[in-house]
Amino acid sequence: MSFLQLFFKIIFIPYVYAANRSTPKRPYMNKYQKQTRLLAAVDCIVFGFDGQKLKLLLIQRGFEPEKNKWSLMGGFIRPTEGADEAAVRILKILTGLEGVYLEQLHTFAEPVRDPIERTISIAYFALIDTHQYEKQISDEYHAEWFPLESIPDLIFDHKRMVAMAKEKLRYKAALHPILFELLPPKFTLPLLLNLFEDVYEASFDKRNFTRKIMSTGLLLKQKEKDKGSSKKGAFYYKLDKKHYKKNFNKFIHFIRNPNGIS
Amino acid sequence: MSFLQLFFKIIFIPYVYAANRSTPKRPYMNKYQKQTRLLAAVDCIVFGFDGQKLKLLLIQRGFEPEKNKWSLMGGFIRPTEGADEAAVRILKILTGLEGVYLEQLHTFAEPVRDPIERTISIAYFALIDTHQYEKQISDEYHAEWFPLESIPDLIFDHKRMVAMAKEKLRYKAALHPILFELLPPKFTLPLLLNLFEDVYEASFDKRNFTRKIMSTGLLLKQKEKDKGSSKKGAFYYKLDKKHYKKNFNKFIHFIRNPNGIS
DNA sequence: AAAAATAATTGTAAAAATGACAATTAATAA
DNA sequence: TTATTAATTGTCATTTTTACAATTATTTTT
Repeated sequence: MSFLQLFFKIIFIPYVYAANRSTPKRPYMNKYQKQTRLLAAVDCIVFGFDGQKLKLLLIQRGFEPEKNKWSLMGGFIRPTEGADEAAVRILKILTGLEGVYLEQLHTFAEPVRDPIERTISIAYFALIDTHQYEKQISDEYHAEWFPLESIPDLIFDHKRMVAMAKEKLRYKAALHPILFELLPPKFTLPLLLNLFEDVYEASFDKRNFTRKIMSTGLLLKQKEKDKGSSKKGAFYYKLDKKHYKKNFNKFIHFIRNPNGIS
Repeated sequence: MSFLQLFFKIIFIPYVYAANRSTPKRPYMNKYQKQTRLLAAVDCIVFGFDGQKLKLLLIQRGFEPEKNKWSLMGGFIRPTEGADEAAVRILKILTGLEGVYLEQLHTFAEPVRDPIERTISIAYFALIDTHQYEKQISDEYHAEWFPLESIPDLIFDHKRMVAMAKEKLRYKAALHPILFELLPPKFTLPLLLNLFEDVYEASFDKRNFTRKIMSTGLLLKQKEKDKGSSKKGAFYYKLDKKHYKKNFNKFIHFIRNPNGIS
């Protein structure tokens, strides 16, 4: 790109734009002129559960900087979209999924996160059912699932983002039925217990756990059993979606003290 | 400012900067060239408690746009500071206080929040002891405390920010000893009860409340009494700071169901 | 000096939730 | 028929929560 092109692209167009705003109707047009603009991106911490382990979806960057290093899926926010929309778009690109659980986590805005240019990142965490995912996965982004205990080195401050997301997941799952977002539509109680035990890296008493889960009224027992992992087979359950949505914000004390601080 | 000046300020300098980066060592210099930059600001939702009511600190804007309307205290993030630093700086300007409780709330990034130009706002909420504040208040910003039930119209999406902050305050105060941040160093149990009752717009049983509070081990009974509001007088208590800090993230179920959803 | 007034402080019993414990059941495989 | 495997289910002691009102310390009034 020539200097002249750059001139038009970066300088002239904004100037004209600003000039338009400086008509008598808007006497305050120069208000923000002095301020520094910066790039805004979205990064997604994507959790999944394959029935055994809680995992994280990462991509291998195909471009500089930090080419070939592992990274969270992210992208710049476009001029016409908000951060939530950007996160939804990026998640759709990566997983092919729509309507997944997505929540804003935190915004990382240290001046020197990205070596190229100042970029703030609005981080989101997502919970998806890996079975849904596997059907639609595109290898375009070199995406891979990693168990949480063996996450590779990540670019920029993505490691910190993951740590924060994990903490928030534990926090929230202790109080709200959020982990069901990781499960397929039909699941068994032993599977659910596995999930909780993996998330909290702890083991829970089956009887007490079942009692707690059942007392929430969230589960609908199905007639079919899953005979995959035992001779007796375990009954399938479904989420009572209405109950789930209506009571999502209510406290359910699944885990008393998620951080194990005495 | 002349066109030439603008030219140098906005165009030339960044161009040179980018050119520096485009040495053979960094073949990816143009990577982000196409992306749109935007303004990033910080807004602070400042809560205070005057002994009677939970209140919000607002300022009357002295400049366009939305001059004379009420607003949260905010400002643009500077090139050399992160968002947390910006929030601290802005809070210092408004209240004169340092070291106050400050927590990132949420980032608002809809494309058209500010009519002048796209600006994303990283919102923080702060809890301060109004007594500390009153000593240092500067009227420069036309700051005023408003009870939560009579907040005036606010600019942009600030109303939504306040609503979210209030919700988060309730949520967090139900589980963590965060409301102590609103109290002076010495306070009485009836005052603490007042605070909780005002925050949750509910009334709590004195005996059960006291028992709960005392069981946390957070309070140190003082020998003096506050005789301001009764003949008998109420003992002062202080926070056990060490205990407070060490156990802050631990769940203490002050309020069982903060949203009152049955 | 006694009584009244005011707000702070304190106790108890029933109900609910939790935590700690192992035997029984359903189905398949031997 | 028996052995095997994993799922399912129950009880009791402890802790926590809830519901409810009498007592106490001090000042003001009589």
